[in-house]
Amino acid sequence: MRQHGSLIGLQRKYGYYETGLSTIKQETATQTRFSRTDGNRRRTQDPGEATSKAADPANGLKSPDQRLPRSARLRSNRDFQEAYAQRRRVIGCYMVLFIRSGPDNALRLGVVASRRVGNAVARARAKRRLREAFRRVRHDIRDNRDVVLVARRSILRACWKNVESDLQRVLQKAGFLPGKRRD
RNA sequence: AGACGGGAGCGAGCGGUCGCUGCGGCCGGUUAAACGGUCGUGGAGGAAAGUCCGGACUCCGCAGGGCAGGAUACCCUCGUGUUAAACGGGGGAGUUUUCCGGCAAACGGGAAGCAUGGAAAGUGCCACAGAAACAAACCGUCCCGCACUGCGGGAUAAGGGUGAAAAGGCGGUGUAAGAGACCACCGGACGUAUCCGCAAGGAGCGUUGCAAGGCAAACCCUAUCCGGAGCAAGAUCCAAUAGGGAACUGGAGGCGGCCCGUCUCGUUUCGACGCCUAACCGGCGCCGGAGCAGUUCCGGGUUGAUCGCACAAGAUAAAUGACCGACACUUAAAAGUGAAACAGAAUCCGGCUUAUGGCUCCCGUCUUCCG
RNA sequence: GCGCCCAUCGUCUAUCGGUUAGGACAUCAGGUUUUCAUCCUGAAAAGCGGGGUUCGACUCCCCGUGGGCGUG
Repeated sequence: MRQHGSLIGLQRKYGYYETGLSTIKQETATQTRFSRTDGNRRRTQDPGEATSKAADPANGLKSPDQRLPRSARLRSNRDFQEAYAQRRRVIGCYMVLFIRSGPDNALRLGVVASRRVGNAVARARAKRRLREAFRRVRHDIRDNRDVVLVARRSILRACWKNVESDLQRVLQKAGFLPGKRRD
């Protein structure tokens, strides 16, 4: 779990400090980072060998599954109504989290943006940001209860890092993520 | 050259990483699918918006006709379009407003606008003001009488005043004063075997002194057209439960008819009852009708699913995204901002309207400079 | 998505094409009261926006804006 978390943090840093990173900060997390870049390069070069990525011994387990296919989404009105009826919710700055637990739990996501958020463009944007933020943290969650995220209006003007940290804080309060994150 | 306004067009580039989704190929998987992997390929707009008009399409209704209700309304031509409905461009006619010329009116010219059939088919309305709003004498002018500067009767629509609108306008003749009463010019109305124009219409000619206004985006009349609802239309599949129909089976019960017995009182009618049994049962007859349980089938179609639904977008709590780089701008730097505005498909198509940063082009107005 | 309705003072509402757009509650000022409430008097306060028809538009017509309702 902790490995995944550090990997996310590194991934963020990786974007920001790309130029000066390669030589200096090698010592601690060298192995994973190296293998990732190596894997990426290899994938772009040779698509045929990318199928063997799962068998790569260095980072096979730690390669984050960031996918969020449609089967991992809440898709029926009944599921949403059950989530609201169970009345377990956590309120964040940019979103409200509802938890739904039932026999068909699969850590599925439902995204809601009401008309109070704005017009159709704003609602679509809010839903995309929530979906994207959840997609990035989904592989860290060991729970399997379903989740409904309701967008608040402030998410439109928020910067992306704040949205991510707000989602993490909300998930910690709900018990989906371990309490203290270290990086 | 700049600013402002209007119109038309374009409406956003490159590379990388992580993701979503449709289709196709291959591989895995499966009875077949679902599903997974990989490769290729596609993935928001000029308005997708508003829902203001239409059409395709679907279901319901439909013997024929009428009423009610609704829509449209000058002419020619071209274009888009499913050659449908509508819409747009150009030209013309008419008309309204405004500007210029004109003493003024008429008229001529320019610009802008017009949902532009009909006002002698009928009804209605035209507030206030004004004497009078479709019928008229308040002031004024003139005449006559009384009378002595006022009253009464009459003539008069030139002038004043009111109003959005008051007998077509200017000039003249004429008159008691006036008046199309009469005349010239202009205008109007009506008619047209003429001329021009495809036509709307215009010109000319003739008649008429011009008894009559406006509103039909008031009712209405004329002509043409319109059945209703809408993809949440509609079609298909269908678990469980309840209810509906049909068939079969089951056990018992019930109903009616006749007969028997008992009861009340001698008989008859009527009525009630049918002891005794673990339970049912007086006897005979009839299942005509109704109902119960079980099984099977049919019908209905709630939850849900699929189709409708897309010949290069095609979802169904609804994909088209997030991050980074290079680059550009601001800043001393750190750092920040960024492909920008309006805004995101939901059956499809055409039109209209509205919103819109930036760039390009065109038109108009104003300012500055030069000639 | 589709279909439909509405818009008038701060709020709720009237209004036959002719007004200074009426009423109630609320607000403000004055009066009454020892004071407050009640009561009395007075004031301020509105036609969703843009066009068109008309002599004249809240009213009639068109286009937009903003609300609301129904429908599986």
